[in-house]
Parts: sequence; C-alpha cells; structure tokens
Amino acid sequence: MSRVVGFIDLDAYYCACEVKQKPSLLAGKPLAVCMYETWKKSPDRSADMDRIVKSGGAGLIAVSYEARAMGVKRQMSANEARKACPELITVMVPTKNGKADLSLYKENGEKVVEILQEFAGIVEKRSVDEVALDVTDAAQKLLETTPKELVARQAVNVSHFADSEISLKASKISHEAARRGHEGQHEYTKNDDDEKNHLLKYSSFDYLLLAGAVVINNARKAVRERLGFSCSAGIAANKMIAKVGCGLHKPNQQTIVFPRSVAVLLKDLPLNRLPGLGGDLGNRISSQLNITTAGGLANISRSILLNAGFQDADNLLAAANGTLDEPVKNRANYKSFGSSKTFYKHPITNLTIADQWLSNFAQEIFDRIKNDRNQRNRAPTNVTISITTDKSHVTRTEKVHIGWSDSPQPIVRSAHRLLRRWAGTRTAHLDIVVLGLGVSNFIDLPANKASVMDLLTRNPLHQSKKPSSSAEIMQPSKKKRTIAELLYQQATTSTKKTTTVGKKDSSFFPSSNIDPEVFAQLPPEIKAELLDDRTRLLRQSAPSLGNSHLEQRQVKKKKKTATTTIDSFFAPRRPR
DNA sequence: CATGATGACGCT
DNA sequence: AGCGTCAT
Repeated sequence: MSRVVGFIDLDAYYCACEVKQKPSLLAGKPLAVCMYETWKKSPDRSADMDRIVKSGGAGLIAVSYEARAMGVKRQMSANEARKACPELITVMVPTKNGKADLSLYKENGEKVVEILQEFAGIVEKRSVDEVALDVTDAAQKLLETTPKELVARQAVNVSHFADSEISLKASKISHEAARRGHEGQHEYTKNDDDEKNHLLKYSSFDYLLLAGAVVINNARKAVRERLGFSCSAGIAANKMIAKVGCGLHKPNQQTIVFPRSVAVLLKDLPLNRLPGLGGDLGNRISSQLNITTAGGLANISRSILLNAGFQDADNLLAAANGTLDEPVKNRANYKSFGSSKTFYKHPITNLTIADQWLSNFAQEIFDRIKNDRNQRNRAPTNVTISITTDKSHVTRTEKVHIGWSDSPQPIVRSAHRLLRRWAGTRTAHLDIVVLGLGVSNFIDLPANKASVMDLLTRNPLHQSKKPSSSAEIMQPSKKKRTIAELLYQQATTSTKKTTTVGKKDSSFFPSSNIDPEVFAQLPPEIKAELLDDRTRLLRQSAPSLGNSHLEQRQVKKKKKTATTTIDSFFAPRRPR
C-alpha cells in the first residue's frame, strides 16, 4: 500500500542552536560552528560568550545561510572562512572534560522529535537533525475533514513541486554543492510552474500527498514557532524520494514529489546524490558502468549490473527508479550512544591516560543513560570500546549490568577492562589516535522500580506510596522480564559469587531482600525460567580474555568487492 | 598552520 | 562479536 512520507531536515542546525542560545548577537549574522579553537589542550568552555572565538578553529561543521551567501563553505578551515567573509562569527562547540560536548544539539534535536510526534504516527529519528515521518494516517484524516480542493490549495501555497523548472535545475547540482547549500538557494517564492502544476488533474494519491504536505507544513511551523528552528522537507511516496525532494529547496521550504515527477527528477540527478550511493559503491558504479546520473543507472539492465559484480542489482535499480520503498521505522530514539575523541598528532601513549579518558567518556555516557532511563525505562546491556591507531581499528564489547544503578562505575570498570583486553601486556606506546566508548543493546527495565520491588519484597523501605507513574502506563513492561532483570541485579550485586545453584529456593540469593516465600510460591516452570535467565545473564556478563597481539591487523586501505549493498537505511532487506 | 563526533546497519 | 560502509 502506498504511504505518504515526509522527510525533515533542520536548516544549518548547529548554527540554529547557537542562534537560539544568543539571538541578540547571532540572529541573521554570517555564522559558522567549529569543533575546537585549537587542537592544544585548553580549558573547557560551556558559556555561550566564551565560545565565540576570533581565531583558530579548524574545519567548519556548520555554516549559516548568511555565511554561505558570502562564500563560506563547510569543510573550510575557520581562517580560510574568515578570509572569505571577514564579518563571519565563529562559534566553537561547547567542551566538557576536555572534549566536544554535543548535548546542546542533541537535546534540542530531541525536542524537535517530540513535536514532530504530534503530527505523525510513525517517526524515525535519523540523525541529530533529520527525521522521517510517515504521515499517511494524518493525511487521510485531513482529507476526511477538509474538502480536497482546499487541501490542495493550501499545499500548493506552501510547497515546491519536483518537476518545476527551479526544482529540476536544483536536481542537477553536484552532490558536494548540494550538501553545502548551492547558490540560488533562498526562501520560498511563488512561481508560475507551481501554479501550472496546480491546474493539472490530481489522482486520489496526489491528493493524499498534498494532504501530507499540509501536515508536514504544520509540523514545520510548530517546530519553528515553539523552538525557533527552521527546517526543510520533502513529501513523497517513499522515504528515499522524500529525502531527495527535501534536498531540492532549502532553507525553510518543502517540496512535493508526485509519482509522475519521479522519473524526471531522477533523470539528471547525480548518482551520488542517491542515498547510499554517495560513497565507494556509487563511485564504483559510476566508473565501471560509465554513468553519472540516477537516470543513467536506471537504464542499465539487471543482467549487466550482475555481470559487473553488483549483486544488489535489484535494489540499485529500485533506487535509480525511485521505487525503493523502505518503510519509515517506528523509532524516535537512539539504539546506542557513545562518546569519543580524536587525538590528532598527540596519540594516547599509555594506559593511565587512556583510563582517564575512558572514565570521562563513561561519566558522560552515564549522564545520558540516566536521562534516557527516566524517560523510557530502559538501560543498555553492552559496553563497547573503540580504538583506532595508525595501523588498526578495533572494537571490543562486553556485557554490563546497569539497571537502576546510580553509579557510572560499572561502565568505567568495563571500559578499563576492555582497554586491557585490547592492549594485552603492553602498557606504553599505545598510540591511540581515536578512543571511543559506547553503550547499546537496551533492555526494558521495571517501569517503576519501587512498584516492582513491592511484588517481591517485604521490605517497607521499598513499598511505593505513589500510584504508578505515567511512564509505567505508557510503557508497561513484561512482568517476566522485569523479574528476571531484578533477579539478575540481585545476583550480580551480591557479595558472594554463587557457583552452584542452591538446593533450596530460599538459599538462592544470599544477600537478597527478595522474599523467599514469594519466590517459593511461584509456579515451578516460572521458577525454572527465572533461574535459567539468571544463569544465562551471569554467563553473558563474564568478561572473556583477549589476546591483543593477535588482534593487531593491518588497516586495509582499500576495500573491496562490489558485493556491498546499498545503504541499509534505504534498502529493504533482501529476501532470504 | 590545522583537527570531528557520533550513529545505524550489513556482512561474516 | 567484530569489521566495514555510509551518513550528517
């Protein structure tokens, strides 16, 4: 069944966050955001005023539209940019514990998602500044309550169309130019093409798209009014085309791609502007098949693609034809998060320093875990360290129990252990160029800690006085899982390690405050399952020993094979 | 002068 | 579990 997908991209997002912080100084100004002022160690800066830097600052990571108009481009060094635009204001990202602190942007991004959730049943957070929405239902509802001609009129008034002259011109811009905001981008002005478009006869699905465009426009308006962020959007029958459409007109504009416009839009679209083909795979396709556009790829036969070694031919062709239809995922929050830092030209040489950084990372991650946990009653169960040297890049993962713990220590200890698992016996000359730590594999926690404790304990300290929280109502967790989780927590925090299963149920949790009688009354199969869960979780949590010297691989400079699939984000999983 | 920090996911 | 790719 056809869907209506909106793809929203916040305009010059890091810049917009900074403008929100200091509107009187920054609004309407040519502005750029850079990562650090210098690569040398310097004190943390979080105050907005301290972050406006007059010198230094390496590659720009965000450029306001005012600065783009002056020729400032992303990836310029700050000094280069100042030459192009002497009035340029450069703001460095906040730093904390000696590293960039992106929480300002992340937190604002979460607020954006919250607002967008009011407008769509299915919301997929794609990155800090991108969100895909399935607005099919909302569009249908709108058409049920509003005459379709009125809906169409509203949509036309606030949207571009992909087959207009200016849209098709924008579709021919190179990938690089499009990314940095090509010339001629400006706020919306009405044009004759769009009016002509409005005179055409709409199919019933066209009306649905038009309704979706009204919904998306309302969503964008809400984001702008409540948070001050402007954004651009594309509206189409699938996520990939919606994203392509989104890129046609920025900032603060939206573009509708009717099904009948897809072919002409893709005809001259540079191949590497198709999501997933912006890297190696796209380059190989271009050079091996001597094509440069999506339209060119669409004209290649499946068998030629297969013969050239592109096993993912079907998806490639679907992408080139604009029919690749990956559903909008129902995921408004992160599946993992982490903290990392590059030590450019000053690699970490010894374990002590690495440990300190890992502790910092762990603290930062734990702060995020606490936030996330309060909102979503979940906690991660994996900790992964990531280490890059000149010669290698490796990751090491182990299980960790966080639960409702209020200390970052479990993560800190895991991180230090994982570091040693990699380093082996070596303690110096580690030469770590990039060090990172992350957590993943979230599991649901008891929605309300106290209320679950009530179930299993007679400890009056744990009896909750409040009714269940709203979080519990919104996200009821399965009782079985909940109990297993609790048992696991009890087991791993107990002072003794039990190596054998006790003969009596009541002897099972030496220092537990779980009521043995309650446990004893559980049906035998539940007991067995709980015990099984407990031992399994314990086993998983046991760190294994590694041999780092065996793991030092050469980093492969050149990869590899035409078997790589188009970016998973837009590609449906291949059937079996 | 010049440097990124995350995050998702397929393949094996 | 670990690696590689693609993305912003």
